[in-house]
Amino acid sequence: MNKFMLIYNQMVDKIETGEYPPSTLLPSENELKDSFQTSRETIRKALNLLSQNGYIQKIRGKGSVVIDITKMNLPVSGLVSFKELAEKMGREPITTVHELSLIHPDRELTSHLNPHAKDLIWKVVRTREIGGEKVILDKDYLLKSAVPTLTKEVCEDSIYSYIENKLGLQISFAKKEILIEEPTEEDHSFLDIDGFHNVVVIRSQVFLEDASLFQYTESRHRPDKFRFVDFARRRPTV
Amino acid sequence: MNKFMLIYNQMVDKIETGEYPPSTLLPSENELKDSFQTSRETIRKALNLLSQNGYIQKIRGKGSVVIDITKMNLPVSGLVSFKELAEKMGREPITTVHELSLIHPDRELTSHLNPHAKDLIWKVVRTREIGGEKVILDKDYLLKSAVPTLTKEVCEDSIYSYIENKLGLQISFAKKEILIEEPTEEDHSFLDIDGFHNVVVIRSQVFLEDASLFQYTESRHRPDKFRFVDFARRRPTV
DNA sequence: CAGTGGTCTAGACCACCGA
DNA sequence: CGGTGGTCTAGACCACTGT
Repeated sequence: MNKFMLIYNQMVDKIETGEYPPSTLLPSENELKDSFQTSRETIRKALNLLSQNGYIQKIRGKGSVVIDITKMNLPVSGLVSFKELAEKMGREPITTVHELSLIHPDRELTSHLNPHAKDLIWKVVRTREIGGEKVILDKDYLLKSAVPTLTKEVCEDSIYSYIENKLGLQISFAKKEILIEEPTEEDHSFLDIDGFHNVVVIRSQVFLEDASLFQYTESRHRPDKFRFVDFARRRPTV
Repeated sequence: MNKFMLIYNQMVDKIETGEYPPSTLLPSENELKDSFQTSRETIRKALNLLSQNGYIQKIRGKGSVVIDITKMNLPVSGLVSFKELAEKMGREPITTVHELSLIHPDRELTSHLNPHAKDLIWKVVRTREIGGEKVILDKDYLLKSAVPTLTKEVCEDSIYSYIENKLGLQISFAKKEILIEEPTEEDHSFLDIDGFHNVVVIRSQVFLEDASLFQYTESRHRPDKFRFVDFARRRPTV
């Protein structure tokens, strides 16, 4: 692990356990540099990570203030798999695989996934059950050229974990779009959605570390179970 | 302007104009260092900004790939005022101020805004009209201690611009939460919402550069006009 | 004024990629 | 093997804050 990452993780711990309480100042960069026996730029990398993730606010001439995260909710934002998310929330999720097949892309899918001429595509349809109700319908499309094999068991567990841990691929970033739509026939047949007039649709393109697009996902949520939190800085942290 | 910011802006231009085309490699950090007559760390700051904002993907041992932004949509994500947003989309927005008053906080508002004992709060209720329809209802609450005066004209233009340009305050970050709710009486009376069964509610806490909370906003959107795009990296850029 | 964070530099070593 | 980006260092100067 990198030095700045170790320092970052230690400081996250100290903030979350209250050793660095909210609204107080962290030790100065020079003090941290000495106590961690490193250079100031390395300390600054760790502090910038803390800043990006909403733990501190740096103020020139004063110091770094610890931000109160009590009501900050969990950082759902970013790129998190359903399983990681459900586990963070302490729920035991149930995933049901309704379809797992290899298809040829139609025109619409081609526009989202940019496959090569004869690429086959994995199509995976799953529902997610929380508290006894099916509230999420996920339709994933993955390039077979990137993910040669895929099984029902993998889809019931976590495709992300399979890709990163078993295949050794690195997922690097995603573009997402969140919209509200009316439920389709498919939503009605797969989800417990009676009495709801809208679904939240999240369309994502997911990219590997070489910037190649390998997955397109449409995730359809019952609106009462949807929640998205976001921490946004107005100016960049460098 | 900082050197790395100048370099960043120039490179954004070159990417957006196609001088650095999608899926090609940028010049290496050493080449950029020479051509911009600077140090490699400064180049790296600019490249990290490009990476954070979805313009490039850095690949160790190879170089920095330009990401295809053609379908990338505008970066709506982050902290952008309604006016900035509408102008980016080329629409002429109409803002109507329905209420501008000073109130004492009730218990719920206190929990969102943490005012001091006798702080008064500006309450601003506005609707946003696009294409002849009222589609957004904004309810803003601002600490009078941070914003001493507020006029109808300012609220019709942009409160953010007033705060940053006239008052000289720096808005630094926001925590947001996006939820789907059923329309209230108030939604029905202020918005053109007949036939819609849900509204998208964005609750935000906005903070100044000294990490002090000064604004709480509830922004209620008609679901058909709501769209949120997001670019998320799985690993930090440092 | 001393102390804080912000920027910039020059140099070093490393892990990784492709020829 | 040379070139790429990733990390780390030590030092310098700056702008800003408080006393």
